[in-house]
Amino acid sequence: MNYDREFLTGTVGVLILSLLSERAMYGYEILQEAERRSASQFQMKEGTLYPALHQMERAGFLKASWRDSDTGRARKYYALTAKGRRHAESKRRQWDAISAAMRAILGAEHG
Amino acid sequence: MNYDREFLTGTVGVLILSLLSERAMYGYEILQEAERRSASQFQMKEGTLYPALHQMERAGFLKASWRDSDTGRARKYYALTAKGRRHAESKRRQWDAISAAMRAILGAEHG
DNA sequence: CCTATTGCCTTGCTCAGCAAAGTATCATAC
DNA sequence: GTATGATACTTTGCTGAGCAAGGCAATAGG
Repeated sequence: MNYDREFLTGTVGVLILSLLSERAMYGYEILQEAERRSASQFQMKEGTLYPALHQMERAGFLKASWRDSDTGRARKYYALTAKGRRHAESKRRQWDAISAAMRAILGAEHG
Repeated sequence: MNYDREFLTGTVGVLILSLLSERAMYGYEILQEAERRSASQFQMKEGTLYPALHQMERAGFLKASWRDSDTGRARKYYALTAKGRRHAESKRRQWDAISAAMRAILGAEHG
């Protein structure tokens, strides 16, 4: 199923922050992990992810560090800062509330 | 709780279509109904709703008709067309899938 | 009479996400 | 030896959703 892209607005942020709450990851890994866990429903675009990471780093939510992988290629890992962790929790709570409110409104017809 | 507006992108469409799936409503009524059902979590703005209604009407999803209320003030009622009904179901399915995918990705940490 | 509420509408802005492209390394196959 | 595809990061320019902030008009109530 293809989503209208509009649905994704906002979700990208929570998604990144939530994944990084578990462990530090590099960009490409985030793309794959999101796709894997959602059974390919989400296919975040690079032009969406990388600028978002940079912006969150500028905002002080993330700290980046280069590490070499075993294959020799360099990877840029992103880890949550303390500030970022608080922000992640806040965003997560917002998402939960939003989807609960949506259920309350839509639920009347279906289930 | 205040939401970052970004979260609302896309939800507005499903919301309107879903409410109108139940019965024809006028703009102001949609605003109030959404706020009421979500326990004031959603406060859709007029500058968001009305242009959205017009756009959906142009797209052939809605049919508008003026009716006088008992107070004498005219109200513009919007009803789904057949095309709009199909569109509403599609959007609704998309939203369900999106929130399921989000649960799959986010659920790992919380519940 | 004045203010709040109902009820509709519009213009101009911001900013998220995308498309599309570029750079570079490595593995595999031919 | 070289083409192809995956890995991995980045940028520029565009579109379009939602908002802020206003305006218009009728009614109700103090």
